[in-house]
Amino acid sequence: MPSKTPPITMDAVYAAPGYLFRRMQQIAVAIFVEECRAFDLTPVQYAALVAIHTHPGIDATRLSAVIAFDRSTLGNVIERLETKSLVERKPAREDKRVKLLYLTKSGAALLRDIVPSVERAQARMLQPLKPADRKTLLALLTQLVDLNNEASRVPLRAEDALEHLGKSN
Amino acid sequence: MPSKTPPITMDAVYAAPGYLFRRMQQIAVAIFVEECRAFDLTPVQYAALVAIHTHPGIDATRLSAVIAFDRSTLGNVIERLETKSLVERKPAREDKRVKLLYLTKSGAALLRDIVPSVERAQARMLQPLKPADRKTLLALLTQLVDLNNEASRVPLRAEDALEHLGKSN
DNA sequence: ATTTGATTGACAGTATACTTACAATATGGC
DNA sequence: GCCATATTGTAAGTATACTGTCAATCAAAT
Repeated sequence: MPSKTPPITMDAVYAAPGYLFRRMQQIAVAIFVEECRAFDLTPVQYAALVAIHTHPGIDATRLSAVIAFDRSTLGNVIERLETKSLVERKPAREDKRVKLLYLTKSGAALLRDIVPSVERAQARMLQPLKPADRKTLLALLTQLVDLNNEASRVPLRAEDALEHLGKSN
Repeated sequence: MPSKTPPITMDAVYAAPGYLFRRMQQIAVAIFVEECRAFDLTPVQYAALVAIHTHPGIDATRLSAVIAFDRSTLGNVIERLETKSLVERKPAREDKRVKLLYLTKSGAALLRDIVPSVERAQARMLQPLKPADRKTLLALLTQLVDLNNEASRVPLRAEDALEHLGKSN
């Protein structure tokens, strides 16, 4: 007789890691946007601002490696940050292809002011769990993301941020 | 003296739950698409197919509640599934606004055939963890998604799927 | 019965998140 | 110096994932 096919149910979908990751991402974005509504900033825009703050004069390609963010999408993100006058793009002298990224004064100010809201958002995401469970989940998730880094289409390359310093040194 | 501002670093971003959820979602989608390349189906399209299979004759609004998926986006998803002849939309007799959803023969066949690939993908996402850690992570994540359900802009309403049966009964 | 309010699917708009492709430019091998 | 190759930013295309709004329709209250 033919081997029995497992039943196809929604419960199987609800229990699948992929479904849970998608759901959790939806929830995380909703909470972030709600807490940071006053600043009109998305999670990705925030990550970009932090990276540019930490590495002034970084270029778009390295920025994409530092926040594990697709280069093409990042172009649009930067464009929006530029429209909001939070970020400046200056052509590099040594390499005419490259445009270097800097925070504007208002970008730096916004970043300073938004931090408490961001922290509130991050806390809210894990709020429903017991403190010990929050630590466990974060630890496992950190591990898993790190071990799966290469499986992503845009692996994180945090160390790339430093390369633009080595160029002239 | 003024209170000390916490330093703004990328390490803080890398350790934030929101960042980890986004990263894990990226990775999960990449793995799913890779494993299911032969079937040319995305995670959301798969969830929609399963829901329509489980609830034949469901309408788009209820489907969105059952897979916790925004109604507007779902319209496009269904359109793509229709273009690929995996799903049929039939106008309801009792309510002229409603279009009922059904799997086509090839939709049902594809769903049957893709299951092993989907299961491989789901397994791969957690592969790097030790078996005990996989269980722990899944349990905590299931809890957290459930407890945060209302925080999402499109809360899951699994029970909504049954309403269309009660209408005429 | 008519009006009020809710529901349904559709549309336009914004923002990720990826793909491939391309022109401009740089770099390394020769 | 020249040429093959690589890099950089950009653009077009697809697919989520949301916000609104809208017309058609339905249901319920008067």
